[in-house]
Amino acid sequence: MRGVTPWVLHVDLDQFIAAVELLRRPELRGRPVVVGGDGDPTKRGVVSTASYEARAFGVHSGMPLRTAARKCPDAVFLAVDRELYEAASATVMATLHELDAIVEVVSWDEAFLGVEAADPEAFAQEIRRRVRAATDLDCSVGIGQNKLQAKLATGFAKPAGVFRLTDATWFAVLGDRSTDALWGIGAKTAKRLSALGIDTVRDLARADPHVLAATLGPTTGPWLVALGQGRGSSTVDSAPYVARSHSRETTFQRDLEDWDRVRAEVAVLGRGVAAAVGQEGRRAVRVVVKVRYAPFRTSTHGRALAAPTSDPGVIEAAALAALDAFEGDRPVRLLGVRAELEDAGLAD
DNA sequence: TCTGGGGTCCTAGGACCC
DNA sequence: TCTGGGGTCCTAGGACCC
Repeated sequence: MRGVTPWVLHVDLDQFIAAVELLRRPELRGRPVVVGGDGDPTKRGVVSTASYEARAFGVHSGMPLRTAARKCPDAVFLAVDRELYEAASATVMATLHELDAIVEVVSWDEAFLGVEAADPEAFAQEIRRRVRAATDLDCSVGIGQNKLQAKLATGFAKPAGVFRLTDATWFAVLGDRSTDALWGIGAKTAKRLSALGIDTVRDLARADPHVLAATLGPTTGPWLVALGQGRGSSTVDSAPYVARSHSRETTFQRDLEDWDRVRAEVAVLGRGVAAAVGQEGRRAVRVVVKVRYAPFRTSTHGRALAAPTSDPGVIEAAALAALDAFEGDRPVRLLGVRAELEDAGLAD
């Protein structure tokens, strides 16, 4: 199902990964909990999710675990357990699918719902009630006239609340905020906009799309102005997600100095990617290798395949051929292999 | 602040073709 | 031989999101 409805709702689970961990370790409730890496904060890795108690110490997603341990030495550090979160996510999404709505799953802990309801706040509270009843997890719900508004509304709804953001309230709520408050604008783009004299959402809404097109690209420029105006797609699509690529990557605890070891690791990653491609019944058309050298410089090189395939031997060989384009004279911090997939539906 | 892993989309430059 | 103007495809890099 796919369509435009009067209301778009965005459902986002509160501190999802940490909350799921607390369900099986209730004794940790009320304590600062940090989930990330293998749970050892002395190793290379970053925070996946911090509980609200840990966030009070300045710990947040994406922060290096070592930094988190320094900011909050008393935090409990837990290893990431993907399967546990996938199972919890499946229950949440099944609950959403029971509602009278078009459901578009965005990630483990987020979904858009297209609804016809006359009272969207009541619908949102019903969502929260049902998710809590099914999983013991809290979520927040943003209500908007399109996905952008709904997504941003959720930020104001948290924790465990509901918030409505529409054309009528857009500038009152967001007009004076900096541009990186918007979904799709990060630190880099905010800085480039600032250099053009565009600092707030209101500034961006008033900017000339042609000027931004000349500076930031023909598609990106006009899209940014639309973002500032609170405009965006309202189409909610329940079609199952179809991946465009699959990848595997590893950051080594100690940088690799030996190129034979690098080749061996790329072969392993290539096989892993091939398994993911084959498991989905798809075929790869291109293989790309990523090398992150110490300290942190990253480059990529790829190889087009002669014909679409899921053959692990062919994908591994393509990865090793792509690796030959790199200079093997510097320590390697990370290796990655990505397979770009043939368009879905073309494979037999 | 010594910076994961899995993804998506856009841009720019060069190759190639007519 | 001193050489235009498109269009399209491929590749590497970059930005962003969860």
